[in-house]
Amino acid sequence: MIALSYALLCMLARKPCSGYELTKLLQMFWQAQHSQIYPLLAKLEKAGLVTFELIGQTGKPDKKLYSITADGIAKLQHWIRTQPPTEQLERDEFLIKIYAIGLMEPETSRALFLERREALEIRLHRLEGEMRLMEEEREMPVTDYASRQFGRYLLYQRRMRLVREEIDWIDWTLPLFKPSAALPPERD
Amino acid sequence: MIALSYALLCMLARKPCSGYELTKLLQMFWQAQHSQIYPLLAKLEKAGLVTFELIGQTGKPDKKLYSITADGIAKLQHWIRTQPPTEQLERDEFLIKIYAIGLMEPETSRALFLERREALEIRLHRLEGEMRLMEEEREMPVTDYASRQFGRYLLYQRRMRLVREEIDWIDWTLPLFKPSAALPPERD
DNA sequence: CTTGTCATGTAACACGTTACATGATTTC
DNA sequence: GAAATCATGTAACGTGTTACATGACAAG
Repeated sequence: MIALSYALLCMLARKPCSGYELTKLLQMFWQAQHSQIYPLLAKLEKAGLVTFELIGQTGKPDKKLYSITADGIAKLQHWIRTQPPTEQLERDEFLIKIYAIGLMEPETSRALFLERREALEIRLHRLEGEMRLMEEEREMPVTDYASRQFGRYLLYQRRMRLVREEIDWIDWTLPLFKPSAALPPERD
Repeated sequence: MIALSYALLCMLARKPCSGYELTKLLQMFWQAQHSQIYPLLAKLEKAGLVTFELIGQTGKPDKKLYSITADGIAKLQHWIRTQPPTEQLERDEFLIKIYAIGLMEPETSRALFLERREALEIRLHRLEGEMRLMEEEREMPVTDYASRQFGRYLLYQRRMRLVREEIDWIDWTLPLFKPSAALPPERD
């Protein structure tokens, strides 16, 4: 039972999903490829933590709709309660580039940041759209602890805040790239 | 040449380091174990991108002080200029727990968030301390593009902002865990 | 006297990515 | 007609982690 197993269980705790759907939904907070997810779902099924129903479709391939079992929920709750906090892992190649930003000409640096900013802006709009959808399909306010969307809502909030924070950081850095600040010939 | 290679090169572009030191410094933005770093440094050395000098020490084991070569700098600059933006990877088990937070009693959830908040508070203080050190060992303002610390400064700023942002997010969520909001017996 | 730091390295294993494989339907 | 979407799966490979190995010195 690796962390990804619990990620799958907690998605299924909200609603039944196919492996394909899980792969897409998971991108938001635990990136994994379908080649990792399909075998894991089969394993969880053998362990009795999820079940699936084969759904025949026309025009599209058939799919397996996975649901979490009572055992699965119990296992997930136990993990949430007992799993000690682990270090969060972040690997962002952009940060590598930033560390060495002094090696580049100010104009190159500026372009790098602006490119990043545009990508973030796009992601923010997409998130805002998904947030609106979430609020429309609600049966009660998503801010309500009892709502089935509550956890998902907190996560989307966090995602949006993270993106906004990075945009703010970029806007804070940009004035530091003055065209006047040329690369000095010797910096030691 | 994987991303970690460039991470090592950009650390060495700031100053010569031992593998041991690199392992510690890298924790800030690209987690890797020494068992991955030592063999990679040997590989970079064979490729002529870094060189090392053996430093004999008394009371401590000898160390290899690695420095970046002109070829290494060129390779790094080329990578920064041409490497297309890649998706950033984040894996945080806490986020999995949050997604399924509705399965837990409000008091358990509250405790989980408060525990996280404390850990963040500690990290923030540590970061502030390191930031102060950075500003003391400066030969010119760290906010200056020409400063050798400039990239590192931007990164530390980002780290601190990220931690503060998460603390703010937690403070925003906490009032939503009203003790009155009990787990409903049936939620679909 | 046990734990932590400094310091480097290798071996075994687990995890994760890329590529291979298939195929109907819709959109550009 | 090419590319994207839906949908599942396996094989090969590469990356990354844990564990093994060593050893002096300092601090609690």
